[in-house]
Amino acid sequence: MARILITSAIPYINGIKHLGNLVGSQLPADLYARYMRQRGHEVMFLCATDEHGTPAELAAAKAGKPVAEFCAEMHEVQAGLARGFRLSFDHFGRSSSPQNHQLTQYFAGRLADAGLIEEVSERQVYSNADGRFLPDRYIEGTCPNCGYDKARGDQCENCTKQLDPTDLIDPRSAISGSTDLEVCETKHLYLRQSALRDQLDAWIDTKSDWPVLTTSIAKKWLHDGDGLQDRGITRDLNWGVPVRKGTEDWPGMEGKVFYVWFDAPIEYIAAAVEWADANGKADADWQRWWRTDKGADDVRYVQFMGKDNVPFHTLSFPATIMGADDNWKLVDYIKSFNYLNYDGGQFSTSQGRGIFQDQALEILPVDYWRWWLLSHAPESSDSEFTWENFQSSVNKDLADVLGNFVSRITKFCRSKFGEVVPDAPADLARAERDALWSRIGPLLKEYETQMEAMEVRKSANTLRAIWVVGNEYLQEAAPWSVFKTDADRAAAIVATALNLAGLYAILSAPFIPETSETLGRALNVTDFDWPSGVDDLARLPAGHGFVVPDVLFAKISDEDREAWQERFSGTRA
RNA sequence: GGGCCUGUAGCUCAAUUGGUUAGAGCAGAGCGCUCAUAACGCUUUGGUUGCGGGUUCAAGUCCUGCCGGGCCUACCA
Repeated sequence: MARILITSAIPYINGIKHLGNLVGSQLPADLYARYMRQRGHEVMFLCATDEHGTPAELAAAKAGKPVAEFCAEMHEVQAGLARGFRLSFDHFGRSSSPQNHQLTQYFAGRLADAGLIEEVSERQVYSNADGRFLPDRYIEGTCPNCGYDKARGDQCENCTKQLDPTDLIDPRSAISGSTDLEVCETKHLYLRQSALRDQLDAWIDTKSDWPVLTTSIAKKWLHDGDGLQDRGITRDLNWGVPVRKGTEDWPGMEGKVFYVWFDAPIEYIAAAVEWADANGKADADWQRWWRTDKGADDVRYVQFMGKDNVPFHTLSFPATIMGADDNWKLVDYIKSFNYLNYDGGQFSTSQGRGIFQDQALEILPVDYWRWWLLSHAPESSDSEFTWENFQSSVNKDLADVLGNFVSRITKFCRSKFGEVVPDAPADLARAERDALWSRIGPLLKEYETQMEAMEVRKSANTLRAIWVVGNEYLQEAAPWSVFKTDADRAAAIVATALNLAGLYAILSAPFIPETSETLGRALNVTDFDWPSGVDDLARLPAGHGFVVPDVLFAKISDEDREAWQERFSGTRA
């Protein structure tokens, strides 16, 4: 039995996430976690909300709420949606937790002791009307290059020229529109990532099995121009982890907080501490996942994320871990994803474009979404959601192939033998099992290999091929005609096919957990242990009772599809 | 501007990393079946691999030039 630590990129707190966010990290992480648990491995699957930063403060202000209250509410909303999507986190934490405050301050202290923190004085734009320093992006003005009047302080969207906020003509706050801006001197802490460049570079070089998407981004940052740059890890904000050096004050840094990208990955660790605290566990129980000197040396740590998160997970966070030099566990494998597009454009939280998690669950059962999203995961390139594709995939794969197979075998059995697994002579039953396993066995091996390699789309294809075998088998064995002349052999066929349906409940659970439960309940499958051989086609013995389940997947009609297409064509109110 | 990724059948994607005749699913066509959610099974039609050069015994795969799509570019997170 292996021990596997799994984290998903932590979703930002400022609103309800869309399906693109889900498919790029949490959903494939959940697929992997569920599979590994079912294979009998010990899994710790952690996620959290990412709660700090300027956008959280602005979203709270817009909602007319104190930021702590806003975040607490949004955390509950996101936790509810995570349950709705059946994300099987061992703990869903909060980056604003006391545990993360303490750990973040601890890491900063360790880094300072190692000489990896530098104090830098810099000039930043302060908005008197907003009462806050403005990040470059939150300053708008006229581009000195092209004259575009909505250029941002970091870059002009119109002519793509990189800008400095002081370049802008007639600068104003993007938050309030106020032009009452001034440039102030302020002091910040920088993490000297440049000092760790060679160590990071050597470490990345050992990761030849990582996706190109992941390593190429890391290499670019390491080698482009002057190489890896130092990074500011503090901000002038009210909401965040107060800057402290371990448990001590940090002179000169009063009133400042750590930058959200410094504390957010540390929350991966803090989530484990929160898990221990919430479940009455000892420190040793979380440390055995995170401290290589306390039992984590045999842990395999896998991270899931969208491609935009890669630099922070390949460089900044490892720099924090390495720099702290205190036996913390480094990531072993990073699985990164491209983006899911929506009907020819991007999903966009800020523009309300696409389908959001709450809306998705409102219109259809969770497994429709899980199946489509996972079987179309944007692994090799960006992928595209269209309603036509969604409708035909779901109707064909789930309703026609899997749902209909379950329906035909359970109903046929009920009409001829009643709602029990029929009794058949042992030799006939054995022959049916052998014949069927010769087709299932190789596909199962392929499925296992792909799941272990986190080949999400391929795994879905193979699972579908395993479902198809059910229909092929019934067609060839034709128990409805055999029954007329040889009831014993028909019984053997039906018993075998019912067992196959039982296996489907088990094998499909990582992808469609809700339906797997429904199917398992209908067939009275109590043992979800992973199958390994032909004898697993006899787990439901003669006389084992079941009920014919309701239709597992109702089809999506053209009318529904058109209505949703229309409803989700614009932007969210 | 720079870096990286990408372009394969009407659609969504494969192709063991340079190796036989480029494969699946959906959609289309034909046949079969009647247990089943008008479902299922079998057979089958679709490709000058974006375009032009080049390297090689051999190129979807490597090099090069165009054309198109995307991401990142360090103070959004």
